[in-house]
Formats: sequence, structure tokens, C-alpha cells
Amino acid sequence: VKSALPRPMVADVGHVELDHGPDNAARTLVKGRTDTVGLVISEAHERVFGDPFLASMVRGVSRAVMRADLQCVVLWAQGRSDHDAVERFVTQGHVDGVVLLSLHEGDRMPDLLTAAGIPTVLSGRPMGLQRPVTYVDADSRGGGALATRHLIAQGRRRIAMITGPLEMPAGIDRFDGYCDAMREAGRPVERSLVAEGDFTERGGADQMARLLEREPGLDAVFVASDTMAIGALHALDRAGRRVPDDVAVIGFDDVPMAEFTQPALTTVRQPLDEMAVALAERLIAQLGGDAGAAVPDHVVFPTELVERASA
Amino acid sequence: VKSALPRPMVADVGHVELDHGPDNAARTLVKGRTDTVGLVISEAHERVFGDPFLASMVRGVSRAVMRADLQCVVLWAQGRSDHDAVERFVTQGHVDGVVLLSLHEGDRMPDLLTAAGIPTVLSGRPMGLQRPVTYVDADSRGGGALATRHLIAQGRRRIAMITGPLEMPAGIDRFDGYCDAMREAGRPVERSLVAEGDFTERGGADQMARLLEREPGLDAVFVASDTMAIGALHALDRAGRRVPDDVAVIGFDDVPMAEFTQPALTTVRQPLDEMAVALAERLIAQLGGDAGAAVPDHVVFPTELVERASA
DNA sequence: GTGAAAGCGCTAACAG
DNA sequence: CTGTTAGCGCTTTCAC
Repeated sequence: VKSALPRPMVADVGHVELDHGPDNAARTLVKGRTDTVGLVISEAHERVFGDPFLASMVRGVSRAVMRADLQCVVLWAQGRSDHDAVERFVTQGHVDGVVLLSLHEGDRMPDLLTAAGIPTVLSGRPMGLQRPVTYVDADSRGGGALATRHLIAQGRRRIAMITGPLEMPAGIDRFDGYCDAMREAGRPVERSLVAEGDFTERGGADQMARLLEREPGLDAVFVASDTMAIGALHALDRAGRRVPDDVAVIGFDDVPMAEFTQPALTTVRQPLDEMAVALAERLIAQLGGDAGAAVPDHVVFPTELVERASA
Repeated sequence: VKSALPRPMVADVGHVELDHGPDNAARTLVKGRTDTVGLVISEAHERVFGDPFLASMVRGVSRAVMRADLQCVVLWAQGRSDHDAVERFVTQGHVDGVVLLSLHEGDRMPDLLTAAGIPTVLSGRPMGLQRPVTYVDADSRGGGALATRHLIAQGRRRIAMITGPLEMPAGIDRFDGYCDAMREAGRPVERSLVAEGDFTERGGADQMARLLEREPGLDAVFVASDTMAIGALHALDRAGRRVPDDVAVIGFDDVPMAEFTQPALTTVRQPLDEMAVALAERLIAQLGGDAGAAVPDHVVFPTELVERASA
């Protein structure tokens, strides 16, 4: 998918009115290609800033995209009206293809885009879509089971979980993994040991506090994201609980720097950079062939447990 | 600057090949306008995610821009090559105008854009530019003086400061304000009471720790951003220092939620939302008139001290 | 080889 | 008031 770039413009700084270099609109009109991809984030801003997973994805995808001589623009859809604006933008042929990040249940964007024949790839397994779409995901369910099995093997008796939002596949899958491992071990999944978080640090702290109140006897907690786990560690600290002797904590890797700031935190590692590159590659592949013929597929990257606790 | 939007496309979900709605390239070609503005962020990703000031600006600007029936795309320039890519993108007429956020010293983007006749507005006072550019800023210097005077009036004896990066106007101005107030009170600005931070929470914590080591006798600190102030509070906590009785802390508002998470933190408030709206409005005004005739100007919003300490 | 011309899909201006 | 046409700036093709 190698495309000659427009000749570089020499900015004539001396004059007031001057050429804008090769006009992109005319170029696009005749070539039928914009050499630009959109990175759509369907999330409120307060959630976006502070979500290291998104940060990793944005960085990784835009790097990979630029390496292929394509431009990359970020489109934020924080609310319903923005959503429509993004939709218009994309369907008007402003971009050749789209990477969708942070998809929520009931988001109709993927179906709209695929229906419009716009090459699209998703980050994370989608739910309830009319048409198949290419996606890239980590094995969240497997990772959740990995973490839970580890806690069981440690001999932990009352293993709690702070889940992600249960309307997002990433939230559901990690919880399913927890359930898998519990059932495997012949243990019941107790409602009072499960709290639904929102992937924010504050949410993690709040849910941890609630769990401690409800179940003071818990001796382990699997938290569905490192961001929330950091909050949970603070809450445990405040409650005077010792980690990991008193309560073991396992997070789920979304903070590349977590081992630095939280040396005591064991996490389930997902290959964030590889996932970002895979997203870009799948999209670029679709841009190469003709849109209709591309067969949607998906990649699921394995996860691994990285022990950092000095227990 | 009211412009009729292209008629909404009805996505024909039934077929495989279908119209993409009104083609934007042709539209742009003939109208000479894209109805799109670029929001350029010149900052590394790890800095961007986690900087609430940027979050506020992105949200505020994009909202205001969309209200004017314009699209808004975010362009990230995290490194040198990205920088060039963004430059190409913008000078090729992909956008009608540009808002530049988080400018650093020596960034040639503003001069390039104005030289190319592209309507441009900056967030924050620029340094060392060849040509005048419209910008929007808060009165950082005044705010810094406000905070420092307050600490002096409280009877604090050894008032330290954690500055922002001293290669950024926002860093310099707040420090200048501190110096202003100190000189006003006939006090020397002592090197050992000043530490240069980087506007991150971790940086704030690190610099606070260094200051405490160097100057255990300090009884107040003015921190150039709330984000850093939160880090500083943690460091003080760890060192067993009591806030605000033992050590008074004043931050500089970049965290809209700070009063919620840090009820003890007094800060210098800057009107983030108004600043974002002003940025968008100035740009839109430039888009209306012809680019050459627009006279660059600037707005500087006043800051105010908001006491939240329960001291 | 080099140079001229057709035409991409829209909008605006103009003629009927 | 409605229908037709010129032409935006580039690329590609076709003729020379």
C-alpha cells in the first residue's frame, strides 16, 4: 500500500498570500483516496484522559499508521451529537478507513461504517453487531481465569473481584474468566464478593472500600484493570490492610508504568503495543484490497501473569 | 460564519456497494473551505493523558467548534516526524484553521502556519515568534503573585515553589508571579526554595520530596499546577508533614475536580471553560474574515484564589 | 519521450 | 423558479 506523497511544499515565508502547497481536495477527488485514517474514540473526555489503555492504543496505532505513509486524525465522540458529527465526517469520505476504540454496547457506528463500505477495525470484541467486523483483542477471559487460578493456588479463601463496566466486552470477559476459574475449583461465585467498577482509579478505590465493608474477611481481589487496582491499593492502605500478605491484589495491565509506581502489584499483562500495531495492520490491509472483498477476521492476543509482588 | 451542512446521507444498509453520501473532496474543492478545524497537540502521549488542562481545552474547544457547525479533528504531534506530518496535513488545506495547544519553546509551527496564511490561535502566550499570533491565556503571573501574597499574608516564613518547566510560558509566568510577590514583600527568592517540576503528579511528588530534604524548615509551597500539587500532597503525607498547619499548599487550577479529591487544597483558579470557548471564537472569527486582514490579538483571563483549606 | 486535455463530484452562477 | 453548465486543482490518459 505504498503511495507517493505529495511533493513537499516550501513555505514562502516572505509573502502574505501564497500557495498552500498541493491542494488536498483536488488530489483526493481524482484519486478517490485521502491517505488518512480516523481514530475514533467513543468516550467521555474525563474518561479518556486518565485511561492509559487508550493512550497506548492511540500512540501505537498512530505510529503504525504513519509508518505506512498515512495520516492519522483523532475523532472524539463524547456525546450523542458528537457521535453524529463523527459519523458524517467519516461517511463523507474524509478518511479511507477507521479504527474504533473504546466501543460501548449499542454503539451503531460499526454497523453504519461497514454498511457504508468503509474499512473498519475495532479494538476489542464487539457485541451484538449486524455484520462481522475485523477486531483485535486480548484474551481477557483467559487472563481473568489466569489471575483467579493464581489466587486460588495461593490458597486464598475469599477471592473478590472488581469488574469493569458489565456493558463492555472487556468488563464482561474478565469477569467470565473469574467465574470460569472459580467454577473450575468448585467454588461458588458470591454476589457479595463482586463489585462493578468503571475502569477509573477512583472507581477502583470506591468499590474496594465497599467490598471491605461488606466482606471484611476477603483475602484476595482480582481487579479488572491496573488503573482501578491502583485505586484499590489506596483504599486497602486507608483501611489498614496489608498487601499482599493480608489481601492479595492482581490487576489487569493497562498501565505500562504500573510496575514502576506500584511495585507490589501483580497483573495480567496484555501486549498493548502489539495490539495497536495489529489494529493498524489489519486496517491497512483492508485499504489495499477493495473494501467489499475483504473478509473480516480477528486476532486475540494471549495474556500472561506477571508477578511483581514481593510476597 | 453560518454554513449549510451537506444533506444527511441515508445509509443503504441492504447493498454491498453504495454511495458515500455527498463527497467531501468535491465539496471542498469548489467551496475552498473544509469546514474543519484542527486541534494540534504538541506533546508526548504520556504527558497528554493525565494532563487535565489539556483535557479541558480539548473538550471545550471541540464543543464550541461543533456548535458553529464545524468539524474538529485532533492532531497529535508527539515527535519530530509527527510534527512534520501534522504540518503537511494542515498546509495541504485539510483544515480551515488550527488551534495549537501545549506549545513548547522553539516550536516553529505557529510561524509556519501564519506564514502559510492559515488562521491560527494559540493556547497560552507564545515565546519568540517571528509574527504576531492570536492567543488566549490566563493571567499566570498575576495568579502566581496572588498565591504567594496569600502565603505571605498568612505569616508563612519559608515559602517554597515548585515551578512548571521553565521553557514554557506557563512555567515561567507563574514563577515570575512568585518572584514579584516575594520582592514586593522585601524577601529574597532563594534558589534552594525553588524546584522545577514538569506538570505531572509524579514530578510534583519528586520535587516536593527534594525540597523537604533540602529545606526541612519550609512552611509553605506554591505549586504551579494542581496535578503537581496532588503529588506534592502525597509527598508531604509520606514525610509526615501536616497540611495546612505545618505546611500550606497552594496549587494552580488545572484539575476541575480537585476540590472533590483534594478538599484541603487551595488553588489559583483559571476559567478553563471560558478560555476554551475564547480559543474557538477567535479562530472562528478569523475564518469569517479573510485570513490576511485579520489582526492578531489576545485575551488574558484573570485568575482568582479559591480557598478550600479548612485551616 | 513530452505535452495537452478529459474528468473526478460537487456548487454557484446563469440562462431559460 | 427550475434546469443547465462552467469550473474548482489535480491526476491520468491519450495523442503527438
